[in-house]
Amino acid sequence: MSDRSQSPADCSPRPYEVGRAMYATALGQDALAAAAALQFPAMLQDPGLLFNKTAFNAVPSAPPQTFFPFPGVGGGDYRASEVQAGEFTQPKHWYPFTAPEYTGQVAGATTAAQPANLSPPIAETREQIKMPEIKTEKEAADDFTETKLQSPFPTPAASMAHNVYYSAPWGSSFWPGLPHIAAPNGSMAAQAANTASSGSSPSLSPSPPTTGFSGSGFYGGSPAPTVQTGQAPSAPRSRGSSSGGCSDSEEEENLTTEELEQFAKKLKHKRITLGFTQADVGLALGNLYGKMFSQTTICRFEALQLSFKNMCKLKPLLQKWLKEAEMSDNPEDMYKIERVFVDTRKRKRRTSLEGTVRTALESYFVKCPKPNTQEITHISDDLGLERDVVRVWFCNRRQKGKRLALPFDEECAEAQYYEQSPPPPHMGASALPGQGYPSATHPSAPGLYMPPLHRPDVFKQALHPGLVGHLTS
DNA sequence: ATGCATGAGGA
DNA sequence: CCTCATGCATA
Repeated sequence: MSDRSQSPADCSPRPYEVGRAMYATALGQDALAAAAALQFPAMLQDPGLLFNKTAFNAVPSAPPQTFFPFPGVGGGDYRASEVQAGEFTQPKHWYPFTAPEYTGQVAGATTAAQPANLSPPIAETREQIKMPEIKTEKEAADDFTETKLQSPFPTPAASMAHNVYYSAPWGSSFWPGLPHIAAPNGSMAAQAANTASSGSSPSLSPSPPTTGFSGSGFYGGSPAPTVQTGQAPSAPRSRGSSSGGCSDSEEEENLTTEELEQFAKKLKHKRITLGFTQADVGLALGNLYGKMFSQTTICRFEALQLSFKNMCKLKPLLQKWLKEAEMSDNPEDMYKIERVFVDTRKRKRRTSLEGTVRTALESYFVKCPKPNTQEITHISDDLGLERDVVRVWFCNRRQKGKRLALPFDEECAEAQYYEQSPPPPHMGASALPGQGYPSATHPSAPGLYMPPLHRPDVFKQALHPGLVGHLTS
């Protein structure tokens, strides 16, 4: 209990870097557009807005924005796409844009010093992978799939997990017996792996002989029956019985928050000690058990930023990994393969909201955490953002806001949160229940982040008339 | 470490 | 539509 130190994550008090907003990439000529964008209605500074719930229907300051013909209004949207005309009219789909540099965050290949057992092997595996350019793209814009080379040195750590398409082997043979890895037979694995990459066989490392089980081969591009992880079998917040579905292996025991906390801490510690990065761990899980995770997830796990249920679900896996890692003489074996990225799906460019806009959104959120369609439209309009961006923002905001407080397992009554009470007075609520931890009850709860309502800084900023005001022209 | 996004499910 | 679990892309 001493710390769920996840620090006030959410409301990171950090002053947003207001000026920043866009990335160099997008910038260029967009600059002006961007500038223009800044001038969204000043509503946000309207103190009244914050405190009275004048819902959206009555927005005081009329949104002048009728005019932004430029694409990037809300935060510099899709960089290349600006060209296309009328995009604001349509539902917006993002188009293939230019390619990001894609440097994937290769795990810190450096951070860790590794046990120094060996290691060179691994490194080469990835560097040879080069991307064939593949299909369709006459466009070229697509190098999205890129090449990700990697560290020049043979560092063990390094890893990347792109859109890997692992065919989730969960139920397969691995599960049953993964108590000890060692699947001596993995030879085929490697090959299977590259099938995916449109034929150009990037030779991934065929698993160095040096180590034993290198190929935990699943990923066979083949069929893997769906699978996708069944979500945790047990009941949501009352994880009481584990009677659920997982067959063998783990059952998500009734973990307590503290256990999770401790485990998370231990995991992190060991991980670092052993020289692994979060990304490595994620990869290792894939190699070892067939379910790969990104650095993000591992990070969140360590920081206890996942829902309780999710934590419970992942813990067994990580625990196994940890065990293996500790035992293995050459942990490097645990993350070796990296799977090729063959996923051509394009993602919408990540929009970066400016500090001001975020602040404005926060203000709205405070007033109404769950705006309906109309309200969303209104907001998006007001801020000059796409509706979807706003919608997503709220979704994420809610998600972030959740997971925290809330009942302990003892099935005690859970909370008296009233899900938002919109119409009424002023929402004060916003403490949405939800995926939270059964943390120790209430009071001391240090770790809980973000008091939904009390966010001085938000108010503060919001109140600042000056901030946004002069942006306009 | 986090912000924004995607997608599978559930009403 | 929303919630949730996750992940890419960033900071």
